[in-house]
Amino acid sequence: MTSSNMRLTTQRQVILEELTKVSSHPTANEIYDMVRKRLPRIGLGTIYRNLELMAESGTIRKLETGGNQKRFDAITTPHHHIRCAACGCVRDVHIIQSPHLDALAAEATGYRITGHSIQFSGYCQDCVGK
Amino acid sequence: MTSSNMRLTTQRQVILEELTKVSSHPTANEIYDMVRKRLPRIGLGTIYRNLELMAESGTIRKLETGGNQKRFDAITTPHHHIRCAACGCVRDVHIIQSPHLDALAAEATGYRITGHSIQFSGYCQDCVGK
DNA sequence: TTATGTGCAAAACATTTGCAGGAGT
DNA sequence: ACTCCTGCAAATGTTTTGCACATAA
Repeated sequence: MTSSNMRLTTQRQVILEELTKVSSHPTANEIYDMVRKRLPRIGLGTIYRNLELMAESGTIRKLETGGNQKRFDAITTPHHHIRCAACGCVRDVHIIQSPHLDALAAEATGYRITGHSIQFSGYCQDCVGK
Repeated sequence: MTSSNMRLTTQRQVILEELTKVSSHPTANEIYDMVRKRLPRIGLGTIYRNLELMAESGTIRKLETGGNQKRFDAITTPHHHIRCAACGCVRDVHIIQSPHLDALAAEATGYRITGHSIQFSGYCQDCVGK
């Protein structure tokens, strides 16, 4: 969370602590609810501002997993995600990284590739039977 | 575009025609602007309703490429996408598909996997020099 | 002390929806 | 005719922003 002139505020500490506690990849609003139990007067704007700043500084990851809301992840080591097509839950997929994919994409497009992320879709164990 | 009881309306034809013309993966609002040149009285709601229906029936693809808006693609054969981190443009990445990724993910998660999509990030030729 | 951060509320934006009238089959 | 579809406008849901006050450094 440490960027050059970012102050260590209570709000920032609590947001990061609460995000680190869970592996559910919560949305901004879910984080708001979690944090509000400890800091009842915090504003939703503060949540958004700080999640954005922490994502920019690399402390957390902002996920584009589809659906209508952005999700956040305190684990920044490379891994992928899967979203259940039925219930919308998002979980980690730890499989071997494929660094050669970036080289292939660079060759195919001429872009300077900085990375990739894979979103799987499917049905979780709770939903697959229904 | 043909689902069981979907009527062939002028609006649907024009939306699909305009989307097929371009490879820029336009947003709903961009499609609205394109279609409005031919059908000035069309409503934005009609655009959204029909893009959603066509995506469900498999005629087009709805892309989750990051950023704040959904994008749409008339090309439904499997391919991936890259988004320029600087200008936000989205283009196709045609590289060899990796079907074994789905099996790996199924093994890692226990989910029933239906597919995956890879989003690359990087800088396009116009932006890489800046 | 002073620049940065916060709470609050309003604004901005993307998307969805209700409804009365219109059009495809 | 009988549904399904459209235009319009209002509603919804998410994220951003302006501003006066608070607070970390």
